[in-house]
Amino acid sequence: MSVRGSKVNGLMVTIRDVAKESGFSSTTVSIVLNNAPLARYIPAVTKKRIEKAAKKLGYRPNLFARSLRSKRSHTVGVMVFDMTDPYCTLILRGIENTLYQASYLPILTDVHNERSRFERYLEMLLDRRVEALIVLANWLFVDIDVLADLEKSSIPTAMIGRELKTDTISSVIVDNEMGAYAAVEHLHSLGHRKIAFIRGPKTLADSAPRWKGIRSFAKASELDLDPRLIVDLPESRDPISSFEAGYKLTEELIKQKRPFTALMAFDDMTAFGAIRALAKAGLRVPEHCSVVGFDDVAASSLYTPALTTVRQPMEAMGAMAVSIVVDGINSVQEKREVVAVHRKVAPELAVRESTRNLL
Amino acid sequence: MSVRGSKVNGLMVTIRDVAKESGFSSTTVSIVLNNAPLARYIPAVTKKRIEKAAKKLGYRPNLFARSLRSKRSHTVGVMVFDMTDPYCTLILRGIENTLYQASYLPILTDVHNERSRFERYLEMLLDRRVEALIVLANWLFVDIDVLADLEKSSIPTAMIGRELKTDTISSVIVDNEMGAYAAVEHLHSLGHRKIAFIRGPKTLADSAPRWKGIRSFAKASELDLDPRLIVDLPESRDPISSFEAGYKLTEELIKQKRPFTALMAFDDMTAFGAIRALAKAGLRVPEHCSVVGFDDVAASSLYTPALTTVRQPMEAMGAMAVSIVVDGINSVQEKREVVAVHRKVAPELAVRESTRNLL
DNA sequence: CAGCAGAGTGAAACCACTGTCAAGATCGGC
DNA sequence: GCCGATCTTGACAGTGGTTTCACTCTGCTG
Repeated sequence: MSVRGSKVNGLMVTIRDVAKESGFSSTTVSIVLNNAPLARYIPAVTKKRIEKAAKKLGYRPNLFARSLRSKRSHTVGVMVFDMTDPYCTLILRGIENTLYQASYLPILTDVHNERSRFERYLEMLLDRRVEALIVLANWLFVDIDVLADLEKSSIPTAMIGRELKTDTISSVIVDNEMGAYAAVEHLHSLGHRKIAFIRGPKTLADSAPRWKGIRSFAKASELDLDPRLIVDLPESRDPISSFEAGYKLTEELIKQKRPFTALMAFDDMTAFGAIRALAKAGLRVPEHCSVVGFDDVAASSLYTPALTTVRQPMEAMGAMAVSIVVDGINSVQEKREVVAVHRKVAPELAVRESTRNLL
Repeated sequence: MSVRGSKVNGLMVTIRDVAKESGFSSTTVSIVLNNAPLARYIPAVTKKRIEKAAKKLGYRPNLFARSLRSKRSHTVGVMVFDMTDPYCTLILRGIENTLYQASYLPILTDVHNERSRFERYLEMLLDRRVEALIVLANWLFVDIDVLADLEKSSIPTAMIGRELKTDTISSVIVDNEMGAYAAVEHLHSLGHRKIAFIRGPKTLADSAPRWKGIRSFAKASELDLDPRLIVDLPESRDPISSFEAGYKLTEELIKQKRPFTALMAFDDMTAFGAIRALAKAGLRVPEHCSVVGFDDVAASSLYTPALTTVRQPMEAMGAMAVSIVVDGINSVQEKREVVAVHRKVAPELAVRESTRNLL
């Protein structure tokens, strides 16, 4: 292994040291080591000598200096609104992995759903000249201001989990409508007709399209949507709270004595809460009631029963956001215009153990 | 709000622009805006004028230039060995939050448990002159090499989740022995005497001390440890796999027909697998068998039944690692010697629904 | 009234690298 | 032996800060 960071008595070795060692000027060294255009004129012997000297000294270019000159940081800012939301994990993995392949490094910030924190972090990231921004807008009321702040930043920006129509900020979202449609369809195909629904909070962007998908299936198949079996999650800034809300709402649904054989939850967390409530009431899943979630967070397949849910291709979505902004960076570099792109990816129904045929 | 990034026709405003605007030299501007020692000689009027000019132009210092001079990046490298491990999430949150308070920014890297990736990332981080390193060694066979690489880096480094005796790398771990002790003690106090154990893989550092804690309790209370009820997780680099292994091993334990009334799993993932296997065999938790895990990952409290487990104070551990390395950075800055510290934090038993009295 | 301390400020060096530009060397062709 | 083209290389300027050092100017002491 190369003698990493080999320093001469604590000092870093600079390009000048390599120049001295190799007998050429630092200009030539720079040209050779960066394989700059001019390098094609430099004879192989010279290159060899310089490379040997560089290796011998363990030379590593100082990225501060390089960045100062080139105005590039090779860094991308990632803003998450709440990292503890299990929804984030796989997306972050997708982001990380794709950035790695493109040789960018992520600076991760967690906004804790606080506006002040958002502003401070945004400032910090821009001060560091991140070349792009990826915003993971999970479980969030994105106000107009946030978007405006982001637009002002004038670097390629992609938002995951929030549909946008801007032409400055790209977006990657799942097709909520299609997912919800598929989920009810699944329940319907299993014979369920009395289905309870826990809808998302109205302030959450995902809520409406998911409900639309359900309504659209209901209409197409003449499924009756009983308004007394439809409840809404309260607004909250905390994704974990949807577990508790799911629990409480399901308790109330049960107490109502209005029978249902299946329950469709807004997301997996809510579904977990619902399952808990059903269990408390002596109702087994899926024997007495089928339950379906949305998202397919990591825990869903580990749950007992394993949760049937609508899978968001999270890793792919993260990767997609990265490739969008990397394209953006390249456009900026080549002084082409950056155009926002909006991707809506298809979810996939993951049928597991929490749903079954109505006997 | 300040006119962020206000640029004069696309160019950033530099300290010289502020100098020109205010009528002072860039030296004075620098002194004033940084409140450098010399600033005490500068009269308030001058300061006011300079500050006003800076604000008016929306001046933001170029951190590349600053870093180049000061040799500081205000950045900390965070290396995770597998981000998808739910064990990481809260620790990362703790790290992020504490770094934020100290005005450092994290660069997050996920090593995917691959040595080549580790090396490349380490190199990238050092090239960027991160001022410290926090390594989240979850579920990992840390070979000697990795440690050696880290030691060579000669920046303050803390490792979470792996006990070390080095005097160059700090460590933060949970007291595995104490945690395991508390867990068996809990089962014992509920009346359980026939307890099955799924131990961790031998190559994992946590395995031995946890088992030691169990043995030590067994000895103290004359609990009989039936070797036929003791099984080991296979070695694996994937934390999710412990779910499957937990499932399989529990299946085998059941098949053995050697009765047990409680099961202590190596970690929560394993416990989830065990619960699934028990359920498949028609055994309810906790009615027919109590189950206890270790870690208290986010999903544990959401599980049905909610999992009794040994809680690692993960957020605190992350925070602790940060304060250790920040102290280290300060020491380096003041040319004091950096001494590694080793913290072992006490876990806490979280008693929930998966364990109950033996009737 | 020389001398000196200290307040207030700026010129210039420096951090490490890249890119432009031009000069010198080499070569082929006439 | 001269000319233009093609190599090969290095001096130098520039990137945007910070810091050293020195200079000027008061005001005060001896």
